[in-house]
Amino acid sequence: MTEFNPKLTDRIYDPKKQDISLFNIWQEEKLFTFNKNSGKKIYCIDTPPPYANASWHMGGAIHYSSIDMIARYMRMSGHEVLFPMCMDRNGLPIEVQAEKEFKISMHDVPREEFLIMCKKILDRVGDQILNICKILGFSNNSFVWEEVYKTDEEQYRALTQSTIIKLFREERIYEDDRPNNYCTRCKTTIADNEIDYKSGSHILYDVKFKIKETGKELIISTSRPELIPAIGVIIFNPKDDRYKHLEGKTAVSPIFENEIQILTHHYAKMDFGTGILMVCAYGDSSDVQIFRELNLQPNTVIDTNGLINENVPDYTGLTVKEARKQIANSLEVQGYVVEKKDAPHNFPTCSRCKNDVEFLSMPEYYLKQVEYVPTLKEYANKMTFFPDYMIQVWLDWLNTVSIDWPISRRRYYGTEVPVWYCNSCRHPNLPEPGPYYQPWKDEPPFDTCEKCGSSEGFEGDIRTFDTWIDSSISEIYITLHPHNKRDDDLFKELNGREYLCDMRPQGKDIVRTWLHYTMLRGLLLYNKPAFKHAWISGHVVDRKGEKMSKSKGTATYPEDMVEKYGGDALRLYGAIEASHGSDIRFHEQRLQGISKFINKFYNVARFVSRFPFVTKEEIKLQPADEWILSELKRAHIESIAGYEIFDFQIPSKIFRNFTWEIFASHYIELVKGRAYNRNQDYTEKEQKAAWYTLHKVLIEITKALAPLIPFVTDFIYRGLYEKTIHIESLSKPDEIDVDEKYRELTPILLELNSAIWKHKKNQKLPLNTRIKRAYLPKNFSPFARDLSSMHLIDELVEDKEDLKEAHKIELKDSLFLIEL
RNA sequence: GGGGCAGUGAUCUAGCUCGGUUUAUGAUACCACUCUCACACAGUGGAAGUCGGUGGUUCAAAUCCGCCCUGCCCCA
Repeated sequence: MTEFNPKLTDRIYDPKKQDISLFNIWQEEKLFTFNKNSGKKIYCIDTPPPYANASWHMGGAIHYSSIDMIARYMRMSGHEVLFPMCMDRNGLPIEVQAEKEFKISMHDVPREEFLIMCKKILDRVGDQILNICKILGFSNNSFVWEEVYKTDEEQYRALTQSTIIKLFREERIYEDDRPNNYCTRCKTTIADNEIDYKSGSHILYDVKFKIKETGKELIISTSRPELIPAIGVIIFNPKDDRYKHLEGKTAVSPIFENEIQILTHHYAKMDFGTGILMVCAYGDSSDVQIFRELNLQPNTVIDTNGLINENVPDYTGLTVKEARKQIANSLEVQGYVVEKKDAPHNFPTCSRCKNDVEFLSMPEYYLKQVEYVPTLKEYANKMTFFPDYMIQVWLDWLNTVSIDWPISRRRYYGTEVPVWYCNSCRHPNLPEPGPYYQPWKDEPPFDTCEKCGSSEGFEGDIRTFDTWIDSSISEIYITLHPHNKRDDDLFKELNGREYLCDMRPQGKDIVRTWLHYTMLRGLLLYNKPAFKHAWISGHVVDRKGEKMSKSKGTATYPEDMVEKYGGDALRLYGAIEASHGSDIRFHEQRLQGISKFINKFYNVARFVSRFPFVTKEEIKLQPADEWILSELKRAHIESIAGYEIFDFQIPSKIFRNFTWEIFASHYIELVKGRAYNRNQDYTEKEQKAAWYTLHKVLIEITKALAPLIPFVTDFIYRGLYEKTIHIESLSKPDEIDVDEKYRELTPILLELNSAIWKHKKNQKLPLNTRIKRAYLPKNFSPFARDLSSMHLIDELVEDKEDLKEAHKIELKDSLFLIEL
């Protein structure tokens, strides 16, 4: 008798033993290296450069796993995939991290030294992230550190500057003086998301103003009397009848005696203070908004050092707090204060130094975007969003864009603004695009001012750009510098298309930034959409649905989970847990459940590995074989449909169910007897048909799962067929050539098997109890022999009457009788 | 305050576009029994929800409409 020893010997798949060695083999074999000359259609994925200030929690791991599935699917559907590995290293978070770790303030150390501190952290965290990429089996083109592109490397920043110089020259960038959040201690403009709100209380003064036209008094509540000289307008709510008679009148401020217009504005809350309030340059963000809305000229009173400026002569040079104290005091002494009381307040503070944030007008550079909104809307409709409803997130944003993009920052770790100002006329001089410029330390690349001809020297701009200025050309960088090798030919070829890059995968929270700005830059630089596809994913949150947070202890780390369950399990969990676009609530228990499927699948393969691989010519397919092949075909078609919209929940669920509940539980049980053929009950062709079908189905399952769980699928494929699964192509649905006539029997077949198991169970009999004789309803006759062998039926009878002591097993629309 | 998304057994999820064919799908966990020749990281069986709340449309609603509540994301 033939011994059917499995080619896969281990009883379980041990990811700890196999995963990393498989990953190393992939690297040695250079399986995923980008080869532009392969002749295949190129598909470019604009990998989101992970921000390298802190390693990933589950969110990063699962997000990037899904992106890897996009790459693997496209590769297996016949594309040459450009899928770089990269690191985002510019911007504020790394500066904050460096200040924290080295216990310094950015302004207290030389700029050069500070940059080195940042780099140290970036390199360390970058390694940690790359390690996670490896244990999760990512298929990026290269993990060689030199080929991993970094947004702070010289040629990246040089490209950023070149594109900016071009935009400067086209007058799409201009300088303007507008209010921004400003930290007077850190000496920089800061973004809204760099503000922490600190709750506390402040004193609310009810101050007497005079109405010019009537001479009557008006009481206004304010917590910031030092801003009285900076009032731009006084407002009350349009619904507030108490002040209706004041609309259009003029108020006169106490002490400073400025005349101020009184208007209605919905922002004024009737129940706050006296319901009528002063709008100053600038007390808070709504002041800024109202100034902008009403187009008021600001009379600012605070300078960049946080001191009162020369616009308020008697108080010039005082700190804001000191001025507030003195002015409040004068008001009280002169009898202008009607009442003062404590009131709760949320103070905006700098997230880094906790100093109060002021709103100051600073000259900053702006990139035009408002006038391009209509074109961007057209682009939105030309692109395909996955899932499709995510287009709305961007369209909503486009509808709210009302100001141009402020792009300069008073920060260190970023791409420098490549501008030198003439010492004579202050004209900004731009260098030639190409090299990387650091105006804060480099000599200017010209001797005379292009405007006034002076040769009195230049002063370099000390600012950097908003990091989105770097990020928003990533798709141009990867097609021009694939893996850090400049390739103008490839760039030219790719940009002959109607879009710059095929795929932008990213999270839904940065649609208004990364996607929006990249589309804007693509429009400005190349006059076409940056992407054909945008794939937008949800978040990974904790089990309560809240953001994972290190400080709350709700963060989970991928290294720990991979250690326990393996890289494949974590990947598949991420794919299967939620439909594309919705958030995932991380549950370790459910991940554990997924890891069991990996092992089940491995064992299915292990069973199949007992039997030789045979060709279609050697066999005669039996009804059961045709049945499982038709189920396979159906699963395959539905799975491909899911892959085509990059929703990996669909193939995951379909093939988990097919593998476990159909193939393993029913088909394998059905053909075990035939495959072993221990008693020679079957012809060789019938036996080999079982072998053929087992392999055929296994191969298709393995291919379908390969983009999702690349380790175990490759382990199986190499073990059985001595080659890697990862350069195979997914079959076309009609390559599974089968008559689907038996597929309609699936429900009753599953029902019959279940009914027999249940009957034995109810009779308290082990499942391997033999059935002496049975009467099988006619529609099962194609499977009669395989069913007999599966359920250990000794004899099938034609006539029900032949059965003594028959047990009735009721099926939905027939009756199955057995004699034990 | 505005916009978007969501709310189905202990947990997660399908169904909802086109209301009836569902006595609501599947999974995890749970309980019981079984080590049956690929797998105890297994098998079989069981228990468990009336579909966020409320009102309406309809012969009929998880599925359509109104209002409310809750969570998340973005913006102000």
